[in-house]
Amino acid sequence: MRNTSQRKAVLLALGDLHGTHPTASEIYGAIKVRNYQIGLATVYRTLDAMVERGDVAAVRTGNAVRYDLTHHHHHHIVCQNCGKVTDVDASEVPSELLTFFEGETGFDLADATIQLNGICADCTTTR
Amino acid sequence: MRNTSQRKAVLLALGDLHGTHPTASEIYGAIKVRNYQIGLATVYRTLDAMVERGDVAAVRTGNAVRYDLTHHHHHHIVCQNCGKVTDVDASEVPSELLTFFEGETGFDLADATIQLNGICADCTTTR
DNA sequence: TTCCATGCAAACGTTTTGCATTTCG
DNA sequence: CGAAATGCAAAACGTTTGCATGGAA
Repeated sequence: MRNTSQRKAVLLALGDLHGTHPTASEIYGAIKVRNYQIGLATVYRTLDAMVERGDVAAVRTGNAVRYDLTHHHHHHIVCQNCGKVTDVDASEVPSELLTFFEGETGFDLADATIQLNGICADCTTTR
Repeated sequence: MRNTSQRKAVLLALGDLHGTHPTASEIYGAIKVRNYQIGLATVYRTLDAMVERGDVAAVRTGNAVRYDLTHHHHHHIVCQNCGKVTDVDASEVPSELLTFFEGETGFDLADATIQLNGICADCTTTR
């Protein structure tokens, strides 16, 4: 993987937007705003490569995929009402949990990502 | 909600395909194969209504949404390699699990669906 | 008779791809 | 120099929507 200016720009944008779980379009927008030259296809290709390498985590929400730098292994919890994505640190999750699911399903969950779909506190109080 | 022939056809297809977690297109195909008259848009609209009513569960995998009759509340575990979706009965999931995540995130997870992304047994042995 | 449901086709937003061109190593 | 990465535009894909028509209640 070459160290191109576009690759740097994507990493920079991911850093800027870290915690906001941006979509490919949002990352593209953040890069263009800085007057960096990049194409949307390159954003997708770069993100795919980063996900492949494990540098970036991808979560699929409603209609688009959201990306995030994987500083540490974490899980995602998605609000089914507003779409907000919240992180839960993997180290905080009891290990018996994964063991339970592994026994139940035969899956290898060593590096599994749990995605919980619920209703966030904001949406619970607003309704 | 009216009891139309298309609605019956969708239910029939969901019964036939139960356990296979079909996409809207697959449901559409199963209906057309029987020479029933239906449009793809109707399949989507009908499935949406059923999900809204809680009769059908939707899981988003790679690129498409997969549907399943909700005979009982269950969770989904998706193989990141082959895309296979496996069910885990909700009643078998320790309740402390949801409680843990609720405390951690402030989400309301009363009826939450857990989606685990891992590598299934087949794919583990084949690699 | 009244609306809700339907079919069709067009629109939509996201993601992928073909191909000529650039650029890193 | 050669392989890999890029930009652009077009295409692909799943899904939604507008609107005229049909059918359940």
